[in-house]
Amino acid sequence: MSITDKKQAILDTALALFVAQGFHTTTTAAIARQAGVATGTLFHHFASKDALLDYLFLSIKQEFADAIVGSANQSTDLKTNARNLWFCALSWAIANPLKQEFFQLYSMSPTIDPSIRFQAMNTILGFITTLIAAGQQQGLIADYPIGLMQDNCHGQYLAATRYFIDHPQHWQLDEHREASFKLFWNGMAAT
Amino acid sequence: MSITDKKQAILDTALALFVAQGFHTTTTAAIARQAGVATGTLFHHFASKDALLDYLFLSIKQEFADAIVGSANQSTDLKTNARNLWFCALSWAIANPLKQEFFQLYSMSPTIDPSIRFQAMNTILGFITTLIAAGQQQGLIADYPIGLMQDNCHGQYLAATRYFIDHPQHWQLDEHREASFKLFWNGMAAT
Amino acid sequence: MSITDKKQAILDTALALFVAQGFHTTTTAAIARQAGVATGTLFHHFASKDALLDYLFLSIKQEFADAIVGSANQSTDLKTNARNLWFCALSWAIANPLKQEFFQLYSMSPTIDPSIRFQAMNTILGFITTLIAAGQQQGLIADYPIGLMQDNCHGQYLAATRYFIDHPQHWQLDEHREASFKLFWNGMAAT
Amino acid sequence: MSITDKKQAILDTALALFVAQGFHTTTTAAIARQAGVATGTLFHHFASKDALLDYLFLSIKQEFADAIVGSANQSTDLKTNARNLWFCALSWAIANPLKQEFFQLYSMSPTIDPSIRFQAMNTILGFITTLIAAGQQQGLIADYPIGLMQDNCHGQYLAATRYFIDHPQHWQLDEHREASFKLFWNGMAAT
DNA sequence: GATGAATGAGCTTTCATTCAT
DNA sequence: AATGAATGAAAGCTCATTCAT
Repeated sequence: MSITDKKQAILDTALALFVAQGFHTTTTAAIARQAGVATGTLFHHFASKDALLDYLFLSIKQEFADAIVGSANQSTDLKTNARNLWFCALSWAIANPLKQEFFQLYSMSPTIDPSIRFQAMNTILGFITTLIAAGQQQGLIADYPIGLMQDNCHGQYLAATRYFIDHPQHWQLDEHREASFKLFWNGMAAT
Repeated sequence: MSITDKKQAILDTALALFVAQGFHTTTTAAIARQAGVATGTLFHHFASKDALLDYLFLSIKQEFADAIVGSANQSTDLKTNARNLWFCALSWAIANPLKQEFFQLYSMSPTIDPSIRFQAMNTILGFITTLIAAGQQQGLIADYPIGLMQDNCHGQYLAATRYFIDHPQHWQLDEHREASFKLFWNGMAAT
Repeated sequence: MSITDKKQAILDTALALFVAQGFHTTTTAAIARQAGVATGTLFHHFASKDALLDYLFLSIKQEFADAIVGSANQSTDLKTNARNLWFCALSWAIANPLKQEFFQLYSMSPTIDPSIRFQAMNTILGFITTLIAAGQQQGLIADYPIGLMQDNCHGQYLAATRYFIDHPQHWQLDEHREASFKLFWNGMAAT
Repeated sequence: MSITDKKQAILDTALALFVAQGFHTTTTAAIARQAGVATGTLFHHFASKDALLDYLFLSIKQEFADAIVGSANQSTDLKTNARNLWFCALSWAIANPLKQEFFQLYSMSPTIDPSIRFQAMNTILGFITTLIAAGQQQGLIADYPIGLMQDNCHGQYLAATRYFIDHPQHWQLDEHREASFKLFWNGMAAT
């Protein structure tokens, strides 16, 4: 395996603390202590506290992208693909609530370098953009401005994950899950 | 008037800097310098840096609430009321981009005391909750779980303001504005 | 007065400690403690530990230059002017042993930025260069390369101050003082 | 041979870095990296960073002493012996500029233990002291205090090497070399 | 001999806050 | 009300040194 145990422990602890207390409120000493390593060890693996945050951000983004890639190409029916993508992305968020919260907190914050944030956004939004464009050509999705639809999808995804993370038991209920998809799809659907 | 020039200068500068750099990255010395006052003056008007943030948060929330109150009661038609509320809220955001960004950044952040954040959220979401409940009773709005719909409305509002603040010229185009409302309304509409 | 008491206390203490222990061995905490101020006060007056060193270096250089300026123009006789300059410079060093030691330690060290060091060197060596050139024109001083003579004068000055600072009582003896000037002058004198 | 390649690489690199950046500014990690060895290797060969500095200092001192020993005894003429010693010492410095710079920087610095420095100084100044004393007995050298003359010789040697290391091409010119010796000798010569 | 991940004491620097003026 | 020099706890980070491999 390529990541040492100590490095992984630092990453896990940093994720938990950054989400629970915020970046600036979390001291490197606290991360090290709770990860069971010396303060110097943190800086042996990451050049700075900022670099640790960036690494966390990029690797979580990658993990998410890996999880949902392919979920939107399985069917010949576009709506089925959209549904698969939606539930695949939501499932990942519900299964990784800490990582989802991390994303929610830091994907908009000035704490992370804009260039890194934008790159991450675009990579992930790429999936949805492709899907929307295909849907518009097939006349299934309304002809609204693409930028607006992107932001809208993103906003709805954040809202849905927020809801299911705050109420995990509702994720078990078919009608709640279905409701979340309908909110998402009906907004965009051609009328 | 009750707020001195210096106090107002501090508030304006703090808003700009908190949005541009984040709360922890902005020093009280920087706020004071850029506001043209001495460092001590800031603490003459606000008990602490946190108190300044809270004051900013609550007064902006109040300003927003004042701006949209009443916009959802003007018609007897629910959809018209929803449209009015939607455009009224968006208009305020577009007219006050800094304050909207501030809200976007801090209404979720652990930097502000949870009790203050929740109170603010509920006050503002109250408008929408009332509207949704009425719509469901009239059979105009789908019978999805109320919490999910609240989160969804909030997410769509954030997404739309994000879009129009990033592309201010599109706010002038009727079809873009209309598209934003359709995305919002059609998602929730009974089918 | 333009320099506050605390700033002066920091400068005095830093001079003493930098000479006694060296720059890197002296902590800013030690300077502050011994100067009777808080650690923050040091950084209120100087941007960094390095800036403190630079300030010390440049102000001592200025003090020295002020002390010897004019000493080489009082007579019409060149050798008399040289003697006056020599004893004036030596007197300053004997009267300010700490500052002389500081100069000796840091005017060659990579700790201080080269540009600052060179500027300081040239300012002070300007006096001697003028004198040597005049002496060569009058046929009193040998026609050796000017750069070599500059370095030589500097080296002899450092050696003489070293000697008299290490043996202060010898500075009281006319023959020792005279010997130091003869070593200096006879080396350069035309033969 | 007794010194391994890695140990020698460490010594060479340390010499270069200590001269270029100073002792405290040079990290053991930097030495190891630039020498192409692991950090642990440095401590396998030297007990500590200080021990490395001391080793460097003493071995360079020894090298210098070996180079000039014997150069002052070849003739029956004292001035000839002095000239030989002067040029021999200068030649070594010009041929080993890094080592000379190292000496210049560290033979006065509090970084090296005083006892080691003094011992080194005396060993080397022994040559010159003997020569001066003989010269005074023969009436060739002025009767100035011996300590003053020692410091003066040392200062002139440092000045001359400084000059020729900074202007290597001048070392090729007979008149520059001769001038350096005249400055040295005429200062001390009986009048 | 050689490696380099790990250590943790100790450093410089920051910054919200105070208070005498 | 306003000032800004002064404070000192606390932060991020460094680096000589160790030791299991």
